[in-house]
Amino acid sequence: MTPPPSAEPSRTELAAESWEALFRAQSALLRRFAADDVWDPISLREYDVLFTLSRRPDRRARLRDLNREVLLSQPSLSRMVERLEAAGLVAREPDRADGRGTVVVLTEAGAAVRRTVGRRHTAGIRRYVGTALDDEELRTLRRLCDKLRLAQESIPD
Amino acid sequence: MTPPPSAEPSRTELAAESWEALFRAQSALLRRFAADDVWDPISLREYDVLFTLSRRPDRRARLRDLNREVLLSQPSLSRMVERLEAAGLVAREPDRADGRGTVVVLTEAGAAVRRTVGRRHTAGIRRYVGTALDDEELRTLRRLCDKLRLAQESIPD
DNA sequence: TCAATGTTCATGCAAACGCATCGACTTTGG
DNA sequence: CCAAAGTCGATGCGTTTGCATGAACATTGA
Repeated sequence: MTPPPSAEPSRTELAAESWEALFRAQSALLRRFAADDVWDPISLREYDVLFTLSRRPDRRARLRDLNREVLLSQPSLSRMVERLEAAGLVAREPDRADGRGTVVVLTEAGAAVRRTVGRRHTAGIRRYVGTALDDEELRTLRRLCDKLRLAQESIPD
Repeated sequence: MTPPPSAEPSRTELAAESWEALFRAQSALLRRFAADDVWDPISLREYDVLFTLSRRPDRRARLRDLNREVLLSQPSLSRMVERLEAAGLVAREPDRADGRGTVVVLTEAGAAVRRTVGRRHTAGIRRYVGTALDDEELRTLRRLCDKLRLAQESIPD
C-alpha cells in the first residue's frame, strides 16, 4: 500500500501531479475566458453547445450525442436546448430514424452568433494560450491532451 | 484579417486547437471522475476546496485566497464554506490581521474526509490518466500545463 | 487627519444545475 | 411474435450557482 522506498515519483504520483496541473490550468484559463467581455448574448457553456453543433455534418446532432461531448447532465442539456430554441439559435425536430430521439439543429441565427462570439473568444485564446507556449509546445500539448481523451474510450468503467 | 496563404497552421489556430484539446480532455476526465462512486460524503467541487486547504500551511487560508484557486464565484464559495462548516469539515474564524477577512480552517474531520476521498479518487486518476500516457508524457503534460497556468500571472487583463 | 476610494465577505434573488423518475419508443431473446 | 429489458428525452423538485448589492473594514492621498 505504501510507495516503494525510491527517490523516483511513482506512476500514480506522476499521474496525480499531471491531472492536477491540467485541472488547474484549465480552471485558470476558464476564469480568464469567463472574465472576457465577449459572451453576450450567450454563456460560455451555451457557446460550447453551439460550437459543437457547428462542427457536425449539417450542423445537427442527436441530443444524446451532443450530451456525450458536453459536460452537462442530460436534463440540464435538455433544458439548455429548450432555452436556445426559445432564443431562435437552434431548432428541435424528431429523429425520423428513432422515435425516441430528438435532433438539434443549429439555425442560421445560431451559426451567426457562434461565429461572432467565436471570433471574439479566439482573441482571448491567442492572448492567454498563444503567448504562453511556443509552437512546438502547443503541438505537444494538443497531442498529449488528445491522446489522454481518446484513451478514455478504451478504458472500461 | 484573413490568415496568410500558407499550409502551416497559424499561431492562433495552434492555440485554439490546443485549448480545445485541453478543454475536451478535462471534460472527459471530469466526467469519468464524477461517475466514480468515491465522493460520498462530499462533492467533487467541495473536495477541491478541502484539498486546496489541506496543502496550505496550518491547513488554513483566507476566503479570498481560496477563491483565487478555485473555480467558483466569491458568493458561491462563501456559501459552500458555510455548508462545509455546518458539516464540521471546516471552521471559520475572523482574520486578526484584517478585520474584513475570514480565515477558513480545515478541521480534523475535514482532513480525514479529504484523505479518505483522496485515496479513492487517486485510484481513478491512476486508472484514467496513469494508463493513458507513459512517464515521459505525463511529465511533459505536467510541465506544459504548469507553464500555461503560471504564464497567466504575467498576462494583464 | 480624514474623506474618498478600494477590498472583503455575506445575503437577497433569479437562473441553472443534477437527481430521480416517467412515458414513449427500440432492442433483445425465447 | 411478443414480453422483458434497455434507451432516449422531458419534467418535478430540491440544491447550488452567479449577479447585484450592502455592510464593515482597510488603504490612499490631499
